Amino acid sequence: MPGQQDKEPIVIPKPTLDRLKLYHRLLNEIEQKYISSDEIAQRVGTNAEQVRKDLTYLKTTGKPKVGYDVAQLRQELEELFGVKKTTKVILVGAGHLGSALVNYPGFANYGIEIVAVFDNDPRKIGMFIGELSILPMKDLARVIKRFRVEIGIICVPKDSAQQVADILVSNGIKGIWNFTPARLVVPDDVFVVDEDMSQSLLTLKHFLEMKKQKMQESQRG
Amino acid sequence: MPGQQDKEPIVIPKPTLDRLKLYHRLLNEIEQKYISSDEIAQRVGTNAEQVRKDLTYLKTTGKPKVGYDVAQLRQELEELFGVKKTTKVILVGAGHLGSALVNYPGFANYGIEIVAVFDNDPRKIGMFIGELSILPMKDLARVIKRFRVEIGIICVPKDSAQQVADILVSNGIKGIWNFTPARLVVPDDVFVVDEDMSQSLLTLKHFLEMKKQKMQESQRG
DNA sequence: TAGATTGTTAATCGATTAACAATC
DNA sequence: TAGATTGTTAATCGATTAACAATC
Repeated sequence: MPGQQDKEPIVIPKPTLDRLKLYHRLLNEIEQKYISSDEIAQRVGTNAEQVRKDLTYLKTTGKPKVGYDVAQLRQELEELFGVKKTTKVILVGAGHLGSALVNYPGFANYGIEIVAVFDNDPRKIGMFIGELSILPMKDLARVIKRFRVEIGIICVPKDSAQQVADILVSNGIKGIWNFTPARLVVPDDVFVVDEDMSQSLLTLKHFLEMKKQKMQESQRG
Repeated sequence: MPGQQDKEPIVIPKPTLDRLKLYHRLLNEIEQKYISSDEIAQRVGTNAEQVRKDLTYLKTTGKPKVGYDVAQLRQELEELFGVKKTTKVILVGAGHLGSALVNYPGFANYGIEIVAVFDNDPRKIGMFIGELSILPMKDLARVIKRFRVEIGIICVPKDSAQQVADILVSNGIKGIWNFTPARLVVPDDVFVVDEDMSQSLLTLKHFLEMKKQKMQESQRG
């Protein structure tokens, strides 16, 4: 294939990637055929220049005076994020949070299917969460192999998190979605996304602190 | 108070703020009396220069050859994030996720206390989640006033989210922790933290897509 | 054609990293 | 004192914004 040089490792910057997710969400909410960079910008709260810049990372190009083809853009973003490919996922930790996640209706929209739930509490084994029966940890290897699972969700108590991560990794899991506050140590080729709620909480509290300070200042001043 | 000019609106940049949270977490895990910028850096995965730069936003200063006073740093960060002040919070939406949050043991560590749970499903009213009885929405105003609540957690279905947000705002709530994928429209003085799980999920799926592509390329190349 | 909107280059901004003097 | 570590200034890097020619 001469001429065409298609071997550039185009890495999309993280901030851009985050905005692309917002665009993707927006595109799923609208019905029109075309949309301009300016309209996208207004609806997600950024500016048109940035939208256009971001979209240069995609193959889709817009038409002057018309805008971007919504369906095309949507499709390319779906491919980028792998939305359409169903990803099979297992979940470890059948507590309140685990149950909430198993029952979370939003996952289907993003091509996520939880195929099994594990727990190490013998009393929970065999109980059901939705349609899934809770399995003992010893079945983990078998299930991962059988369904070719690549992602594991951890929602166990903090102190067991690393141990569970080790087990997942040793069974070939390549992506971990960590709902505990533990910082997991994993090999380089395993990707961890932390869903650390206490951190969000600190953000919220910090904001309120700032606000109070400002009010006090303006009273003084 | 002449001489001293204490009226600078020092705004800590968001990236710095996020790292300060990591330092705070680290400081709670260690026992030594002093810690160097280099050690902090290594343990949270950044570099010493950045740690020192970040810490210039605080009052605490380090000692050459010794490092930073752990207790002092910890205390200042706790103040910054308002960890010690107990913040009373209400939660709307007594589903699986709501129950998980009410039972989440981590909140207490960060000075968060959920004082009431609301739902609009008449069948749920009066049922208990942990020690809290589920209240009808009509009690919301009273509870907010009585406990001087400033933060509301929303974990209702997406389509009701905006409506709930409006109710919270009109009752004086100043911070919203939003567990739905809805984008909330609120006045400028209300702060929203989105805990959008589908977004994290996209990050995870994107990573796996990239990884597969890379593997395919290296096979071809 | 005239006008709107894209795509891209250049300028700006802000955050990170490097370097080093100050100091315990 | 000598050496380690801080605090700060300057250089670098990367992302955002502005500007404008290309084009439908």
